[in-house]
Amino acid sequence: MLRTHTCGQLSLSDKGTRVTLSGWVQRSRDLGGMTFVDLRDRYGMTQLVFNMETNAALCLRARRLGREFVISATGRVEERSNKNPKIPTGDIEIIVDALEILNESVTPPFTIEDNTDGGDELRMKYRYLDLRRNVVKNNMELRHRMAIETRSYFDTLNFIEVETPVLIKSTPEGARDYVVPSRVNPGEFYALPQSPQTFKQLLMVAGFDRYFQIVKCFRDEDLRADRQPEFTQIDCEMSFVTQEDIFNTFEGMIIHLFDRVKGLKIERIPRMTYADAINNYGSDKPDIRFGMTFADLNHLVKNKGFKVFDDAELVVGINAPGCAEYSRKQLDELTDFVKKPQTGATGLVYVKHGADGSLKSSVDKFFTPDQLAEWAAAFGSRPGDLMLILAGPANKTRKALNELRLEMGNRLGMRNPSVFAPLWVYDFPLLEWDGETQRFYAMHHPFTSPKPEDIPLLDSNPGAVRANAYDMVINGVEVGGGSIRIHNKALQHKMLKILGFTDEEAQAQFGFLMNAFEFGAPPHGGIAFGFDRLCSLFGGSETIRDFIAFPKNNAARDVMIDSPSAISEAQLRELGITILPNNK
RNA sequence: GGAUCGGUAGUUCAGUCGGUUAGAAUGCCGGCCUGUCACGCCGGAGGUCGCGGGUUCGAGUCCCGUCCGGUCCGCCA
Repeated sequence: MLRTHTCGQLSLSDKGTRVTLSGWVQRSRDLGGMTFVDLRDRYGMTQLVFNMETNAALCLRARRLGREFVISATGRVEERSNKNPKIPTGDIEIIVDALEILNESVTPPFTIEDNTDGGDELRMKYRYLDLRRNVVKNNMELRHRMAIETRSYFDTLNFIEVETPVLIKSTPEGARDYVVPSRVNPGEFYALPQSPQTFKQLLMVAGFDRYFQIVKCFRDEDLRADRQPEFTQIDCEMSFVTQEDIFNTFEGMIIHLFDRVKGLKIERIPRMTYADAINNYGSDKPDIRFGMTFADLNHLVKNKGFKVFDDAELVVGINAPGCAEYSRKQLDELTDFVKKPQTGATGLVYVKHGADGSLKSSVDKFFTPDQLAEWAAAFGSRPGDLMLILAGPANKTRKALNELRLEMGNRLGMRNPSVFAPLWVYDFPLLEWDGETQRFYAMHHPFTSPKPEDIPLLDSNPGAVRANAYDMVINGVEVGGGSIRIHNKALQHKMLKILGFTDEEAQAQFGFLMNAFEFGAPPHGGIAFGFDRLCSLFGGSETIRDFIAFPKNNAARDVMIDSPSAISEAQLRELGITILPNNK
């Protein structure tokens, strides 16, 4: 037998028992007369003892064990004379009488420890070694727990998990598809799903009124710390529901996960319209762990001789509590921050609200103390605070102020990763105008239904139509999004037309869906959660890579297996594919 | 497509204004040590300073290009 117990389970109550443990050599300590070996497996660590006096031959063999050797050791559980309170098995040790080396190991390129000396690149190349480390292993266990609890929640509510195909059809809308050539159908391609969207809607037509799936999705777009080319969604759809039913069912899921996985009780999840999110936070995914909401100053600052404000479409600011004593250097840092190309503001105006109630601004030349006092009132600013104001085009300025608000939140320690503030954002616009291509794009996707009261606007003012669409946001991270769908062929057809599809294109791309709508499609809606993001959020990390067993790097490459890679001439010929020369 | 930070020993990093033989820690190898658990002590090996070009009497250091990695913007219905 290779093992009778794991390395994490023995304690004083097992004293005297003869056991066999198998695992990896974490470290050995050769003291001359005796040698200690820390044996590690997925469950913990147990100390093995070898003694020159009692068994010299075995002790000499133990001295030769290197890091990460795989061994099996048999012996008696004994109480330690020097206990180690730092590990769960620290009260006992194994007096080994038989040792088998199951496999040797070369010296690993980095230490297999919680605080490893390995950098990211190396850890990704040797991910199977990285996964031996507790931190990464714990993330995988968290992910497993999240998946189990998700399935258990949906199962109790009569949801059915159905697998949808991975080889599907490429569509022009939305993200770029990963495509797969078909040998059997030369010159034709499948696409990997960006989401199982149309299939889950067809499942609704099929009468599976409560569906979910934990499913891989694929998008051939550039990566980020929170974006991978293949990622996992909790994909959900329900029939005969209103938006209110969706909110209740799926905030129930989030509440269940916080309770069962984190032991956190959350009563209900607040809601905010898209318009309020944009006006008060400059973002459709506001972090509501802290305040510092926007104050619009347009009505107070115009025509006072300050050209920057007079020319601006929007003058808007935030009040940073307790920052009145910021130094020149700190204010310059903030100015540089908002002027970065990525943030895009042209300058930063500040007003220091002194502890004595005085108001000192960078624009004192243009505004009287009384006028500054009006600003302070608009901000709800109190003595000791610092008002930070940006001006410019409305959208761009709100976006920049959102960045500044988050930066101030970080500086003031208001974004504690162990505090969770979930939020529903709803009433998104249905369409987004793109100036470059001179057409509307679906903000969510083309199957999203407009709010019934806004349907008349579809012809007169499409940009003003609101959708029955909603996102779930936690701590400023978009973790899920969905909508009540269109279930009527005529409306779906009209929607595609607004998006610039000809009748023929609409029929070719989405005819299968619209045809299905003719056969008694029930009203339906749903949501999809980013499972990787949810896991990283629960794990207190901003990068989802830590929660994916074998992630891809910044350039969408797997550095461990070195993919993607070229394929052989023979394979290309069989698929009828020619690679064009790279014209750089 | 763009911005920005980084690449020096197996690993993580330092390396000043361009100037002698490129350092530290850790890991690795050898020796000593009977209660260690980041064991300790003594000794040793280990370098294409990412790559290519340029400036200079002289380049890890400055310049140009390029490759690789991280973060962000665009993009992500």
